[in-house]
Amino acid sequence: MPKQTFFNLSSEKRQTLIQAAKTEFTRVSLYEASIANIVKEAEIPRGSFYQYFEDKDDLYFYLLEKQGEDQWQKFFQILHENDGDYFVSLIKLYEIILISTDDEEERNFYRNVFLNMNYRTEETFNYNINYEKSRKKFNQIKDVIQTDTLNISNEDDLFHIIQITTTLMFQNIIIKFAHKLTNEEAFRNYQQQLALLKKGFVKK
Amino acid sequence: MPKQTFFNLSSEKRQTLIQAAKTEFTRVSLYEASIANIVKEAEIPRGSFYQYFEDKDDLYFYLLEKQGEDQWQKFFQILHENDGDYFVSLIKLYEIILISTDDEEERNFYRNVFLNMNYRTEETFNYNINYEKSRKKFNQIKDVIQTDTLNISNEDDLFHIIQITTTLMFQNIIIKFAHKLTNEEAFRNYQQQLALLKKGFVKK
DNA sequence: ATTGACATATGACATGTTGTCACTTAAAAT
DNA sequence: ATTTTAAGTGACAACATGTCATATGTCAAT
Repeated sequence: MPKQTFFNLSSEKRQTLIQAAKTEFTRVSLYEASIANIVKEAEIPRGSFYQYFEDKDDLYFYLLEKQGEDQWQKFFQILHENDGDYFVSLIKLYEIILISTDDEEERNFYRNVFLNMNYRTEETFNYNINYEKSRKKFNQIKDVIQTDTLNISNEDDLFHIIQITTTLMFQNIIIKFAHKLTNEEAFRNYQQQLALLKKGFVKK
Repeated sequence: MPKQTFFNLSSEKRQTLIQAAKTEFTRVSLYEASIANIVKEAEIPRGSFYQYFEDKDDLYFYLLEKQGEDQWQKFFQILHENDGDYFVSLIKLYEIILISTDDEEERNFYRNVFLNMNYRTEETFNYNINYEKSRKKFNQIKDVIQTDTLNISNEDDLFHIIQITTTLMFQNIIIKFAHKLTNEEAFRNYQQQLALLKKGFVKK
C-alpha cells in the first residue's frame, strides 16, 4: 500500500500521479516500466516518488487493487440484477470486460496486466488466491447466488465452483490477448467452456 | 532458443552452465535473477553468455521448455498405462508433481516458476496457450484418451476439457505454493474440483 | 608450414535502473 | 518566536544489461 504521505497529497496531485502511472503501465508491462518515466510524466522529483510509495510494485498493485474492487462491485451488482443467476452473471461480466477493451488505451493496459499476470497480480486483481480475501468475498456473495439449481452438496463445493469459473474467465482473457482473438471468438470460447462445466465432463 | 554456439559447446560446459542457471533460478525468480551470478557460478566471462543466449529470458525459457517436455512425456506414458482414463491420469500426474516438490531444491525452483507464472511461462511449460503447440499436442493425445465415458459431442469439447483441466492443475499448484499447502491438502482440492467437473455444476 | 577466413572468447564500457540520504523547505505545535 | 515534525529534492552509490573492439582459437586450402 502507498504510504500515508501519498494520501495526504491534494487529490489533483494524486490524480496526476495515478494518471502518469497508468500511462506508463499502458505503454509497457510492470517489468519494463521505469520510475524515471513516471516521475517525468507526473513532473515530480524522483525522491518524492519514494516518499509516496515503497517501490514500483507498490504503485502498480495499488492501481490494480482499485480496478479489481470496481470489477467486484460490478459483478455484485450484475448478480443482483439477475436474481442470483450465477452463470448468466458470469457471462454478462465477461461481456462487459471484453467491451471495455474496445478502447485502445484500456486494451493496452489490460493487455499488459493479463499477459503478465502471475499469482501476485491475480491475488490483487482477483481475490481467488488470497485465502482470507477470497473467503471474505465468498461470504459476501454466497447468499446472493441462487443455489437451488446448482449441483452442490455443501458450501465448499460452491467455493470451488466460483474459484474454477473465475480462474477460467481470467484464462480466457489471457488467451484472448495472447491469440488476439476477437470479442466474439473470446466470448464463444468462454460460453462453450461454461456449458461443459454446467453439464459435466462425464456421462451419467 | 539458445544460439548455435551454445549447442556447439562440449556437453560438460553446457551442463555446467545449465546447472549454474538452475541454481540461480532456484534461488530467486526470473526477474530477480542476475546474469552476473550465473556467469560467476559457471565461471565463464560475461561476454560468453551473450555468445550463447540472446538474454536471460532465452536461457530461462530453454530450461523451462525442457522441463515441460519431460512432463508431457510423463503424462503421455501415464495415460497409456491407465488405458486412456483421462481423469485417473490427471490425478496421477498431479501426484507425481506434488511428490517431486518434496525435494527442497526442486521445490524452490518450481515455486519460483509457478509463483511467477505468466502467459509466456505457461506457454512454454504447458502448451495450452500457444495455439499451434496446443493443437499439435492435442492431436498426439486425443486418440489415446478413452472418450466413450466422456460427455462430449465433438473434438472441440474434448479440446476444451483438456484446456480446463490443465489450467486448473496449474492453478492448484500455484495455490499450493501461495498458501503453503501440504501435498495432502493440495491433492484433496484438485480431486474435489475434478469431481465437480465430472458431475457438472448444475442439476439435471 | 603458412596463410587466411571464420568462429569463438573476453572484459571494459556506455547506458540505464533502483533506492538512499543529507540537506532544504514548509507546516504545525508550543 | 521557536521548536518539532513532515515533506520535498536531486545527487549519488550500487548494480544490471547488452555491446563492441580486440584477442584467441580452429581448420581447410595452398
